[in-house]
Amino acid sequence: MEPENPPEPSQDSVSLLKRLAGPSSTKAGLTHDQTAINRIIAEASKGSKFYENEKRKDKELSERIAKILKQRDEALQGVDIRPIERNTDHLLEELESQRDLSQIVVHVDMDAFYCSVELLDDPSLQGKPFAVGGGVLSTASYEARKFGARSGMATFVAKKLCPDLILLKSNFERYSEMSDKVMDIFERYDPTMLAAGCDEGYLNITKYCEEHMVDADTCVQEIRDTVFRETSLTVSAGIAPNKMLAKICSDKNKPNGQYHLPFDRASIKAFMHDLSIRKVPGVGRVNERLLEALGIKTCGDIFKHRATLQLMDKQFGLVFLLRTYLGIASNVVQPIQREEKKSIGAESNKTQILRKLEEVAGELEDDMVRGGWTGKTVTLKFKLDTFQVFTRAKSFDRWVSSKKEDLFAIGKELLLPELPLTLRLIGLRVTKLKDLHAPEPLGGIKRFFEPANSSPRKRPRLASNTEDCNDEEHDTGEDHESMPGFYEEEENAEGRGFDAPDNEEQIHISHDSNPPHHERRIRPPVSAPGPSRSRPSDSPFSATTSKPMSARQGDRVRHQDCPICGKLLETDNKGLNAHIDFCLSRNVIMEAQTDAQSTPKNPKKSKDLVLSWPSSVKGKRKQKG
Amino acid sequence: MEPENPPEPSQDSVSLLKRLAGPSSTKAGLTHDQTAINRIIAEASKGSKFYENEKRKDKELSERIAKILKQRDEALQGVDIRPIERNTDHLLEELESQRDLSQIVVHVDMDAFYCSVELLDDPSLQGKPFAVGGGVLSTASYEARKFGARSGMATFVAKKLCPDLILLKSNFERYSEMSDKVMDIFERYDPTMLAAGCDEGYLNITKYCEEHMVDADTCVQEIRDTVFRETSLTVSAGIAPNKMLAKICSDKNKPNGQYHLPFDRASIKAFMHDLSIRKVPGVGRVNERLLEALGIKTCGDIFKHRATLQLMDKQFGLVFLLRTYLGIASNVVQPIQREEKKSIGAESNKTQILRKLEEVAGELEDDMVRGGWTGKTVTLKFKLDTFQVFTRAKSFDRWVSSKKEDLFAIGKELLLPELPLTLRLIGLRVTKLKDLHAPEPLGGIKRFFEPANSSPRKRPRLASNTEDCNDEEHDTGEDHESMPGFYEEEENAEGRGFDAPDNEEQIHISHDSNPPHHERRIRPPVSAPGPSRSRPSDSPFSATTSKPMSARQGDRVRHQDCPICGKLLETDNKGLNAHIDFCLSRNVIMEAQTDAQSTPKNPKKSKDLVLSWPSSVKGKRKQKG
DNA sequence: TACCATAAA
DNA sequence: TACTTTTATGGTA
DNA sequence: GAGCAAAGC
DNA sequence: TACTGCTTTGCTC
Ligand SMILES: Nc1ncnc2c1ncn2[C@H]1C[C@H](O)[C@@H](COP(=O)(O)OP(=O)(O)OP(=O)(O)O)O1
Ligand SMILES: Nc1ncnc2c1ncn2[C@H]1C[C@H](O)[C@@H](COP(=O)(O)OP(=O)(O)OP(=O)(O)O)O1
Ligand SMILES: [Mg+2]
Ligand SMILES: [Mg+2]
Ligand SMILES: [Mg+2]
Ligand SMILES: [Mg+2]
Repeated sequence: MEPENPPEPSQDSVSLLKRLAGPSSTKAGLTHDQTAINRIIAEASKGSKFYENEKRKDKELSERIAKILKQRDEALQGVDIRPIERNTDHLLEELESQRDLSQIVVHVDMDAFYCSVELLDDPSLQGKPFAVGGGVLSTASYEARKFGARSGMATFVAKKLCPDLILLKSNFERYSEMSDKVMDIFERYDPTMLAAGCDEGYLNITKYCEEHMVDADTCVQEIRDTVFRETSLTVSAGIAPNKMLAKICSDKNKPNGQYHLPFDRASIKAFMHDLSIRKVPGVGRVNERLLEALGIKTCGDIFKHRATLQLMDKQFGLVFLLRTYLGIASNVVQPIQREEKKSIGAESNKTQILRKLEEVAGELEDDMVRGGWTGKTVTLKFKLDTFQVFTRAKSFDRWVSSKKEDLFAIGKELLLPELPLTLRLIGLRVTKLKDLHAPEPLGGIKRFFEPANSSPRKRPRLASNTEDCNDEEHDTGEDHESMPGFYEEEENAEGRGFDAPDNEEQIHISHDSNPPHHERRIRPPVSAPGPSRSRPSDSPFSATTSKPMSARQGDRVRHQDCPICGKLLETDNKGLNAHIDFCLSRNVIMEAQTDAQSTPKNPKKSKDLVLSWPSSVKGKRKQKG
Repeated sequence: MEPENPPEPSQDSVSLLKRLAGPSSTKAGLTHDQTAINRIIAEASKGSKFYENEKRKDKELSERIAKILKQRDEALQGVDIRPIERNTDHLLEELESQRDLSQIVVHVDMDAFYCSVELLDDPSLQGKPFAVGGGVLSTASYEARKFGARSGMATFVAKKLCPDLILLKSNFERYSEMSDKVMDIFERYDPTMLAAGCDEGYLNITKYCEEHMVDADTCVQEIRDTVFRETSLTVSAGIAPNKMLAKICSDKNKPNGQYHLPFDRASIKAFMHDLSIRKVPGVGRVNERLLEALGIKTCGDIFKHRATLQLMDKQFGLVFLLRTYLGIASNVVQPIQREEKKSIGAESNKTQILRKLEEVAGELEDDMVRGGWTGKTVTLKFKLDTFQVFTRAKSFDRWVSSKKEDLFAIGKELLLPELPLTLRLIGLRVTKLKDLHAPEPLGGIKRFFEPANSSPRKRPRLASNTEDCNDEEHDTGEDHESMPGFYEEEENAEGRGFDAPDNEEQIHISHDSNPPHHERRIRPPVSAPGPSRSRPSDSPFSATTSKPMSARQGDRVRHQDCPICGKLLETDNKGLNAHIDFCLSRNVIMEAQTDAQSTPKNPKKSKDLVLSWPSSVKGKRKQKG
């Protein structure tokens, strides 16, 4: 802990050291001072291809930062910052005016989930440092975390940090089973809960508390007690007025604790003031570094640099950051709206390319058939021995069949022109999905034989790091009798009954060159991203495959208020973001502010008047004529 | 001419006076001092609903300007303008470096076209003030223009200005005929000419001049001589290195003259310096006023206010204006790329609503059948007695039939919920067109009986202002035997042969309220906009209908260079504009400049390397590894 | 649409 | 010796 | 996709 | 007494 290793300071830059620590270096249960651990991690990796790749990425990021700083200096050149800050302050006022403290949102998250489940099955692990995973840890017990072991860390590195670490193989069926149990309990307290991952979810307990005459703390304690009583698993929870805060709070007293953020403006601002920006969902390690370069480490720093952020809105997403500074975010808690899974895929490492490609095609077939999915585009993903990742995709105007041979053929088509390559991973993914299990629109008479598993619940998979542990239950490929290479078209069905003769594959494969960097601006994740699960229609675990879990993101709402002008937008997030740009560019802030004075709240109206009448005509005439 | 009308200055603001003068107040042949004329025009209109509407629009525009000025002042508040100007200057250098003086572009435009054709048929009109039109003038002879009469002016106003004005009804067949003749002549000098309107076009005569060993002036003189010899019509021309300049120049020596702008940077800059911004194609009366409010009246003023424009890029389209300042624009001359007409419609004034709606449905049927078009969306347009214009549209997933009854029914459906209304005009338009004459993709065996007129040439219509002159040749509606309400689907044909049962019209009619103002930024018109015609596949005149002409816009190219970073973009204008925003936002200007020093020209490359190989993989590995 | 980067469990 | 898997989103060409 | 503003002939 | 008809584009929701 003292500065006594000056001879070999291993030359690594601070940023690289941090980068090598991995993306989950902010997990609960870790030691406060990570510098010693980080040095060991770096030492262990040094010289490997992985290390070189991280170095490259670090360099690229540093260059990107340099560019941004140059741009900032350019923009600030001789500019009087005061009026800009005043402008931002107006915007802050407007945002503040939309704070909603009326809903009690809870984020619940199981403690060291996989490990805790393993502990149930082998109580002798109690108190020992252990972890679940293969070559890489899925998660680690809190004892192991004390040594620095954590999700995503290479096992051999973890062993260096913690020589006594016990490594367990994963049992996804068990995790899935327990996940279901826990989710069912959560659901009792909020039937519209949002399952945001295999081991976590958001609950709006406002109604429950009212109806049962209990306060939030009691209610949450009861939830956690119930979970423990019925499953012997511990869960932590955060209580706050919105999802972002609740999620941050659930981490605060981990493990097996809960934290209730006071529901008033002052407490929230105080809470945010010293909170690391990295804790905010949506800010990962890249954006953490970008913001740090501007001098922003805590959420409180956002305010200090608001002028810079205003000028650099394109890069940094001003509105998101200001709302974060205020501790304002979505408090909508509802299950996934659009019943659409977006993609399904399979990957495999240690590849001998074509052999492995065929394998993943097989796995993908299993998952597609089992889940009842088909899709329109197939994406090949491959990671070079240098750890660089690439994708190659092909879209069809038909639903691709889930037959292993067809998937393999498509994959090959995508892969062959790239050869020769030395790969360390290869994967296939199908997107533009269609749910074959969904109640078909009563189209043709259609298959009486469902592909398999006619359960109405879709059962996506868990993310596994089982690295070649061939425990798939020997697919005795039998019953499914799909079409040659494609399913039949079911949408836009109309017109001729025979095959159109213009079928020469108007299909395009493109080869974009790697664009430099894209300086995305930071945007709030629609909900907590990551392998999430949605309720009640879905379970995140594959029922049969020994593979980990799939993702589903929340807040897929149809309409939301613009945080700036307050207007009710009927659009998705993309549209909302475009609209926010528009508002900002028009400086609607100013107007909104004056508006806000005359009409303190609830800027929506007129919609009723608009309904069945030429709104414009009537409105204009009445107002002006 | 002296200031001697102080008693009744008619209280109109200057802007309103100018607005009442109409959009074509900058035409050639008009007196220099228009103030007296403008006063008469205003006098004549005063008190009418038209006048009130113009006043309203003027007020709205004034408010919009006030807002923008406020925004400008906000943005300039205490800002040091110098670094911004330096930045803009870099951008100007980059833009300048892309100037291309190698192509000789000519814009040819018939003089007082409709009038000149009338003159052929009635030589007694020679030297007299006359015009073509109905209640509104389509165009006026140069004699009439001396009095202030011009396109778009109400006839009764023109009569006030010029009591002896002779008014002629339009003869579109004649104009069409002469248009074809003239275009054929133009085509001899550039087979890839771009017909940009019924009486004008762009020619690239570089090749012709080389091959025939003539200079541009001689060549253009020859063109004009030929036109006059073969048609007795006079044509004016502009010779310049790009389309924008050529178009401006063709107006310079109108009528019956030509102007050759010297092909060097200095001359061009001098030419631009005092040129009214209003002469620039794409800048109409609204943007003229907006720019004027910033102090920009001439193209030279753009430079003076470049810092402001940089800050207000969103409103004003910095790049377009800077290029304009430099006199740089597209020099691509080629006929329309995508063989797609975009819409077809019919309107009629003095409406008794449903009666008239039925009439326009009939006219539309004629035009659709004659032209061989069908489409997917139908738009109803109506103008209130207050001159406010509204549209109501409905889209289908099938091709709408062109039968009068069907069009009428759709129109009624759109109109009825709006009633009661007092209208002064009603119209129907079909968009998302499909060309029934085009060689069908050999789909089903399909109709042997083409709807009518199996000519391979599409013959859209001219814009008429014939206001109820019932000279339609009594539609003896006979032969076409189309489907109930729709044509059969021909695209995406696949799947079941019987009608899908889920056919409950998933069609949406929406009622947006009138959004306030949209502050579009100024952008270059892809070519000269307006009722244009494309060659060689199309004639702009309806062969049979006594109606005026249809439009087609040019420069619909597949790929173009980004004027900032120089990259070759494979995208349409929309994409290009988005990319320009991106470039600007990233301040690529700076880099581009340094780039330009190392690679003076031709920034495109690498594309060849990218082709069949994982560009990214290879490239990165070679460069970095 | 294709491809990449970022984020998350 | 050795550094995951799965899903989602947003931005650009 | 729907609606509107702007531009041009 | 009385102020066009037609087409395209770009932008927002
Ligand atoms: N990077 C990863 N790769 C694979 N699986 C992961 C990864 N991160 C998390 N998981 C799996 C294993 C975890 O037990 C489970 C839940 O994740 P998470 O809630 O973030 O951590 P945790 O539940 O293990 O510990 P904590 O107590 O911090 O919540 O998801
Ligand atoms: N506003 C309008 N409404 C209807 N038709 C128009 C309108 N403007 C122009 N036209 C028709 C009539 C014109 O003769 C023809 C060509 O337009 P244009 O070239 O702009 O003017 P022009 O040829 O009549 O005179 P000029 O000598 O100025 O070119 O298009
Ligand atoms: Mg957890
Ligand atoms: Mg979790
Ligand atoms: Mg003309
Ligand atoms: Mg013309």
